[in-house]
Amino acid sequence: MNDITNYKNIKAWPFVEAIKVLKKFENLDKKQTINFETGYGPSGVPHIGTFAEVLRTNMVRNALREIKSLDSNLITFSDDMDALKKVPEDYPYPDKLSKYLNFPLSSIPDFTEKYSSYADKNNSLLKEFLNQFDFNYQFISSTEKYKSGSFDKYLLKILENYENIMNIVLPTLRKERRESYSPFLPICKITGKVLEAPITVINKEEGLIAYKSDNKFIETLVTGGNCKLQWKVDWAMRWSALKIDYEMNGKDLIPSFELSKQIAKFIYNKVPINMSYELFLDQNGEKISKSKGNGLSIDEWVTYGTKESLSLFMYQNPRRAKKLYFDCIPRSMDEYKKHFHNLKEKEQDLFENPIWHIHEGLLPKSTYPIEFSTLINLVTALNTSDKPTINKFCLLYIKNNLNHVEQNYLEEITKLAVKYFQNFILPNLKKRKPSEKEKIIIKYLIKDISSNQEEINAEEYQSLIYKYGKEVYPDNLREWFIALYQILFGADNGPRLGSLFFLYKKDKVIQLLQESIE
RNA sequence: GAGCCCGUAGCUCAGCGGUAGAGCAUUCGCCUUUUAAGCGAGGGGUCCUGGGUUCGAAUCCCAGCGGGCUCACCA
Repeated sequence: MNDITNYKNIKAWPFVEAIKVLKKFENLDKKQTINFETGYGPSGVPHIGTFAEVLRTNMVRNALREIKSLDSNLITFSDDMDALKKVPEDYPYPDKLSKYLNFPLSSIPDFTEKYSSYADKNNSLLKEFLNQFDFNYQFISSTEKYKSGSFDKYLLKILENYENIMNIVLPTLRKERRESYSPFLPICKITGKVLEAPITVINKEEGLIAYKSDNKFIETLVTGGNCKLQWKVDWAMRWSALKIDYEMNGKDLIPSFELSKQIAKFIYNKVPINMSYELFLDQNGEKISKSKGNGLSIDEWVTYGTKESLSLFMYQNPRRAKKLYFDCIPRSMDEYKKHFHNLKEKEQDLFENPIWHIHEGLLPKSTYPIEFSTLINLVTALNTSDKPTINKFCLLYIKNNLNHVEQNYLEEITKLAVKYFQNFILPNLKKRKPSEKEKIIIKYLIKDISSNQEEINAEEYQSLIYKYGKEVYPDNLREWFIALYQILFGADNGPRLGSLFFLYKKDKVIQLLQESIE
């Protein structure tokens, strides 16, 4: 255990967490697997918060692996037997889905007919996201566990301690809810719905209870998937059943964690090491939620930023409330590059550098050769989605030859910058029509350019523009250039036109000018 | 009511025991036959307040003052 001491001064939170785990298992010398759990409710498409939880939990796992060679396991538990409470606002078939309210998510059909159930669809989406990031995880379906009988032993234990558990939970509930509360939610044998109804214990040893439906008492087993647990009890049960050693949760679940901890005392008393993180807020400091459409989704982030930049954002200060909105993306992209640079400068900070955590210790040799915000400025100034043009300007700017890997990185982030430009800059640009006078001048310009047999160089282009500009704006050439930017791009400024035209080459320049006067 | 977080440059934030930082904004200079997306330099801060610990506190502890979020239905 001496090896912990080498790591205990590391301030990076994944190491601090990993050391919490190791301290707890200090006295166990036998070989053992450390289980990390993350929970997911597949009532809708995966939320960026769910994703953050998996990512961060995985970072703790990496840090642990670095300190000590132990087997570990990252469990992604999907609570897919949970009842559908309401139809998500963005769901494409609300009428069809609304017929399945209170059914277990895993027993609702998928109306897109691509998946075996509603839950399976959302589970698959989650797995897709996680696979994109190459996580190594074990997906567990709640429904499968309940139905296979894996949870039976624990369900019987809960029934055995039924009164004890009721005594813990009831004082935390309001009067009305106390009447209907039960740790066991029977799956109705007639309707198939998850019932929130009081139960009567019939036989603890056999696992028999009874619930009331249509004024009749119906007996059922708590085992074999005939009942599901109410979620706080469910959570506590999982800790024992899946031997969970570590789990983090949002701060909204702190009271629930405390309660589940109490409940766990009556289910083999397994309680994981826990960390709570702050929730993400939108630009105005409000909680992000899908129904409001504020904040960002995973898809939106990876449209405009790299996966690494998203990981970096998630890594930073999980205990601090962070605003998650659009501007975070370019900022995070630039920060990634900065941290990468720091890593190469001072190696002793390896474990405190986010890059180590983002890449699970397998450090890349290089990264993109230009700051993302600079690239966006460049694309905005160039006013084009044409990647070869952007690439050429980047090379002019970088003043260095790029190796093959850097060139690939540049192409990757150029795609992102172009998307950003097309969706946020371009729609706000309005090209204006040239005045009659300007039209005539542009025609002269076209004629002059096309009369050249050979390609024209940047300086010659600049001179041509200058020459004709003097005819319309003899006193203030600046206005001529502004006019050209407005007519050609819909902006008040841009790159040096001579250089741009040279990169575009004659045919494209003529086409551009021609279009502006039509 | 309880819990969690925040208060550092005009704005957004990083730093979290050892000379107060970044980006944007601002000011000035340079380059370019226009503008700059460029380069360089500068200005700007009782690090919310008051105690304590320490040789030393923006940083740790306590108390207060502001601001925000979450929970007390469901998950």
